[in-house]
Amino acid sequence: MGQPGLRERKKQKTRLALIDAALDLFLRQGYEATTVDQIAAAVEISPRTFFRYFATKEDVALSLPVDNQEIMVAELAARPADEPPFTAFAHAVRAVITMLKQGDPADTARFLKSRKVIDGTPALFAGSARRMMENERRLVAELARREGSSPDDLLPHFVVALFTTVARVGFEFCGPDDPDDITAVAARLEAALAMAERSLRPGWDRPHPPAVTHPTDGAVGLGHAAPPAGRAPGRRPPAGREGRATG
Amino acid sequence: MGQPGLRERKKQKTRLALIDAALDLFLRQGYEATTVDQIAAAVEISPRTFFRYFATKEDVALSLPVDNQEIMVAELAARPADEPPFTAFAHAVRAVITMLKQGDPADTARFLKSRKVIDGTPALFAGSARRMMENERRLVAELARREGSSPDDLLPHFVVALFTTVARVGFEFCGPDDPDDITAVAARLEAALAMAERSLRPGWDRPHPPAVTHPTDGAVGLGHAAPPAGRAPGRRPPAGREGRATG
DNA sequence: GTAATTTATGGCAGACACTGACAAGTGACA
DNA sequence: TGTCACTTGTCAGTGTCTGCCATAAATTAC
Repeated sequence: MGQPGLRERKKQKTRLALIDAALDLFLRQGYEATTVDQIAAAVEISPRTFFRYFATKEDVALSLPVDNQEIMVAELAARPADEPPFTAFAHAVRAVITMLKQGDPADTARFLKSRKVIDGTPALFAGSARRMMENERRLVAELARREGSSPDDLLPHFVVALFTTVARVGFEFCGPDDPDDITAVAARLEAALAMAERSLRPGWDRPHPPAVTHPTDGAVGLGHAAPPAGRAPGRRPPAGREGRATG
Repeated sequence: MGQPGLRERKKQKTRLALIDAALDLFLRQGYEATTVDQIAAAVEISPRTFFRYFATKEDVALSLPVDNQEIMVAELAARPADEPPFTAFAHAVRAVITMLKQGDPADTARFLKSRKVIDGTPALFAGSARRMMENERRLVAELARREGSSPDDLLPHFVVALFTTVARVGFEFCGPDDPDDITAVAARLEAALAMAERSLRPGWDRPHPPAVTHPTDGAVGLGHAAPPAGRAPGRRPPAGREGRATG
């Protein structure tokens, strides 16, 4: 029981081999110029099998950052509930960096390689942004849960969008020099967080005391003690469709 | 001279017909489920010709918002140079809304329709985000020009990213109710702008006086203030390739 | 150890987005 | 009216991605 079984191990090995081969090819000859057939050939599997590992060609390039997003969401959920939202977010991203620093160096190298490919490929950059924005729904929900507010309010959307932006500027914005180690990435992320901290008013990420609101409404004043006031169920966006690239 | 010539008028007519047909089909049967052949058939042109009007299927859905972005950039360039960056940005978006309000109602309807399609289609939402982010380069350059700073600094990137975020939340975030008129869109945009105004410290969008070295700023270099000299010429992202959807 | 069952893989055909090349039609203009 | 430039259609082809079915390998049952 200690082992995940031969079949599972084989699968993970193939998966990593595909990622490595794909990133190398993307880096060498470009993303668009690389065909799935080439990636499959490099790992000696059939093209058909490639699509059993990754739904799209894009996915193989984005799988690592997506994994990190998952980690971040998990870290966020584990933050203490009384922490201000943005602070919690900041700790959550930092946790991802820490994990990268402490984990297998091979994983870190892979991650940096994928960042390099993504930053140099508009299509992948867009895909990465889409993932982040799809994630925003979850983050908004999580934030609303923490704060006891409604996901329909503008504030949680704003807080999450702003955080996503900071993370993007920190993670994805590559300046004049390509970072070859996580330390540089971590530094840039810290710089972005510091800039946000410097730019924003204290308490901006918590609902304001009711300036001139309805007198009958039970004054949704301080912090997290606010009544849930769950209004309409909120239209579930019909887009059940997952992120398939083409029709 | 008053008329652009028959040929040109015909082209514009076809273009609008394609947009209308495409948006209707997208709205009725979904974006992914609609083929280019169907759109072309609805306007009675060959599929090949469709691609002479729009480079990708995505483009036909995004062309209107993209046009608005162009307008916004132009408006921004026309703002007085001494205006604080974020204020100038805010005026520029407002100008777009004003133009929509005052222009041809048919255009407005088309715009709202495309917004509805985009908001309900992850792939289009991503495409829209990509356009905005590609625009960020231009905005950063423009901002750096206005402020006389370097585009390599973190601050202009942060300001632009934050503004993009506000515009996105204002324009694209559809709450529980679908807006059927621009007034609602305008109101949401104003709410987002107000929220940003409320959240940010005065003067946040201008470089700080080099008075204090930040106590926590241990982070590697990155100095937004001190080293005025942009270092390396800055790698121009090789991505000469335009936004083609697939390889 | 062998048999039965589940699961991964490969090959094939096909839908769809998109492109280059060439031929034919249509507006512009002398 | 005739020439020129531009637009359009047709055709063939590439690449991504999917469904279907047969085969091989691993897991489990006997």
